[in-house]
Amino acid sequence: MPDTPAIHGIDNSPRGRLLSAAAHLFRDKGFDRTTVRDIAAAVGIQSGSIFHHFKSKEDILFAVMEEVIRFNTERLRQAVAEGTTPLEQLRNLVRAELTATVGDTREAMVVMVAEWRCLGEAKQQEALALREIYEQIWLDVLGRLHKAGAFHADPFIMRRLLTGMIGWTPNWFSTNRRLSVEDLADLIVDRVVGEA
Amino acid sequence: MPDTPAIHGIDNSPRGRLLSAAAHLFRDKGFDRTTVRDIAAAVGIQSGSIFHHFKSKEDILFAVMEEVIRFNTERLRQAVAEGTTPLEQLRNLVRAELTATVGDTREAMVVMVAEWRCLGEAKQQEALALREIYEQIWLDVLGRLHKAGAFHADPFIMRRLLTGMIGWTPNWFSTNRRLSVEDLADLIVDRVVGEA
DNA sequence: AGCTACCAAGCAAGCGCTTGGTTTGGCAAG
DNA sequence: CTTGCCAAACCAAGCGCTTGCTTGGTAGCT
Repeated sequence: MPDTPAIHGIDNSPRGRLLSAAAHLFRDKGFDRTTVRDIAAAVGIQSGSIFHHFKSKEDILFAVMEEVIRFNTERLRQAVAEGTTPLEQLRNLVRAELTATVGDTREAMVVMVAEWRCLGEAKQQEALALREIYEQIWLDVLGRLHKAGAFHADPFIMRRLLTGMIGWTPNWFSTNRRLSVEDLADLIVDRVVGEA
Repeated sequence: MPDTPAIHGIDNSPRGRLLSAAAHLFRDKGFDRTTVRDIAAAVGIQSGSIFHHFKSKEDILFAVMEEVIRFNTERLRQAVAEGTTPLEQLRNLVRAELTATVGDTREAMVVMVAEWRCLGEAKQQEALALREIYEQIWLDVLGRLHKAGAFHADPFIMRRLLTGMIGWTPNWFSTNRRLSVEDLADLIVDRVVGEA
């Protein structure tokens, strides 16, 4: 009966434990190379028993994504609320997304971008709707900064560059190094507002 | 007998046509969801005939990656050679990698980052050696710029941020829009040398 | 003759998922 | 305190299909 560390924002009901285990496996081996037998073994049950909690393997993937988007959307909202100036809000947003990406929801975040196409068309649309709410928070803050003259590139494109910079961090950033999340966040903010 | 458009740097021998077709399919559906029957059908042969050209499906993936790294490493070399100042060299590098990423080797480049873990340990090491040569070209130019005081962040970290920004572009950049590759390159260069 | 490129057929393994039945914990009636 | 009951959670077995790859043989060019 192995035990996978839980992912922030996911409870430890039988269902929640399955989700955490699945997220870890999906991150490590990819969705397609992870079998329902793998997931079952990770929580110590038989493979068939999984289908009392989810009606398909794809449903598990969707559930992982849904949980992590919802949880981190709320985190972004708080990040904005806790900032008084647009610049401070941007810094909070970068820190929040970095924490999500290399911190407590790391596995699920990686899975979300890497295994997006493993979702069927319908579920992809459903997840996209959630993502758009998430993205709008970014665009609002970047739009305000742009209007204030903090940078003059297109806010949409700036968000795409930020998505790339932050989204790539799981491939190189390590928590136990000299560079802290806060310092990295400052470094990324400087890419926007122009301190070389 | 369908015909997939060729990828720059890959010849049109039977082997080369297989590689181009495979790269397209890997990009569209992922390595695992692409069957050898799919690849065979794309060039109009039987699935078993593939194994006269490659000894395994994984070998096809590796060949795609090897070709694209070699081709684009040469492209980076030319980009550096054609620049007279470090800043000009950086701009040429960004343009070159952008062209590779959203241009003539787009499919193969996307496959390289997305399907990396589908390679076995041995081939992963082999591909990594090629990538390190590629990366060194970047680090040389960034190191020179850093020494000249054009930016004061760590060159290694700057390269990682650049990898993220450029590597994400296939997910949003479209060639037939108002934003050209050259303009986008300038925008990205500004993220390094600090014009907001 | 020999080489490259290919076909036709199929095997063994692994896959997602189904099925029918069993265990478990909680809870209210007697 | 016992008993009867139910739903949630799970097991054991395996079905039907797809997969990567093998095999033995052929066509055509040099």
